[in-house]
Amino acid sequence: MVINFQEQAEAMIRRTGDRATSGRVRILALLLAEHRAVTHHEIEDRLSGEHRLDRVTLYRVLEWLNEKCFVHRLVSDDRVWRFRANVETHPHHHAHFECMRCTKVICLDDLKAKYDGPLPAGYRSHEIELTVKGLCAECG
Amino acid sequence: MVINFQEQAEAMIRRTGDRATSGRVRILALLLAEHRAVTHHEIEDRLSGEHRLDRVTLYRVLEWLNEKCFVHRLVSDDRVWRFRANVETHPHHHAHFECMRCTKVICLDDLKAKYDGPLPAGYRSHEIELTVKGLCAECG
DNA sequence: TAGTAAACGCAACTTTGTTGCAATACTCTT
DNA sequence: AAGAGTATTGCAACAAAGTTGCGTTTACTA
Repeated sequence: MVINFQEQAEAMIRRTGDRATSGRVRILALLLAEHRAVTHHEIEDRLSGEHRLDRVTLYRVLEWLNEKCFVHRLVSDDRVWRFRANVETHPHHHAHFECMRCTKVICLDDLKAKYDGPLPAGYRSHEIELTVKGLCAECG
Repeated sequence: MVINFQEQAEAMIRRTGDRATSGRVRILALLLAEHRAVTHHEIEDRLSGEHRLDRVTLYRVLEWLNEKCFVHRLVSDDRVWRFRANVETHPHHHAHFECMRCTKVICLDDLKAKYDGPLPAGYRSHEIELTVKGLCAECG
C-alpha cells in the first residue's frame, strides 16, 4: 500500500480553511514522508529540483505548519531548527536522539519522556523533552 | 560562611596550568555565584560596570571554561547558548526547566535523567538531557 | 472569469557566533 | 624587580540562521 503524501498533505491543509498553496503542500508532503527531524536547509535542497522556493517563504511555511500543529520544531546543539511531522496523538512528550558527531537527530517514538520529580513552587510543567546524546550507527 | 567566588575561581583556573587572566577569573566567579544557566549576553551586561570585556573574548573564555569542564553549555528554544558552572560530580545527566514565556532556564539538580528504553542498532548513548518546559512562578 | 485577500519573493536587516591578526599582559627566569 | 616570550585579548571583518517590510503574484470565492 503506497501512501500518496502529496494528497494527504493537501487534505490536511484544506481542512484548516487556509489556502493550500503549492509550497505548503510540497513541504508538508516531504515532512510526512520523512521519518526524522529535518533542517530548513535540507528541505531547501530537496526542493531545489522543482520550482524553487524562497528561503523566507520556507521559513514562513514551516512556522505556519508548526502553528497548525502539523509539525513540531526542535533545536539541537548546532542551534539550528529542525522540523518533523506530528504523527503521534500526544505530540508533547518527545524523546530524541542526537548524534554528537554528525548532529543527526532522530525521534525515539517508543519512549514517552516522563518527569515525576518536584518543580519549584509555582512552576508548572507543560511539555517534556528527553534528549539522548551519543553516537549514531554511522559515526560510532 | 561567606564564599569568595573570586578566589575559588582563581584557584580552579590556576590548577589547569593555563593563565589566570582577569577575564577568566571574573567570568568563572560570576558563574559559580549564579545558580542557573546564564546567557552570554547576561554575562556581558553584568560585567559592563568593571573593565569591559570584548564580546569575542567572552565567547572564547566561555569556550575555554567548557573545555576545562568548569561549566557546561545548553541550548534552548531561543537558540542561545547558556552556561552554568558544573557543581555536581556527574555532569552529564542534566535536567532543566525552561520557561516558555520568559525563556528563563533553571537546573533541576535533584533529578537525574534516565533512559531505559532501546536505541536503534549501533547507536550509543553518551549523555542524557531532560527538559521540562512550562511556566515559571513569575510567568505562571 | 474577475476581484480580492492571503501568500510569496526580494532586499535589507538583526542576532549570534567565528576567524585572522596585530597589540597586550600574564608568567617565568634571572 | 625587570625583561622576554608566548598565551590571551581586542578589533574588524565575516558567516549563518532567521526576521521584517513591502510590492507582486496566486488561490479561492462569487
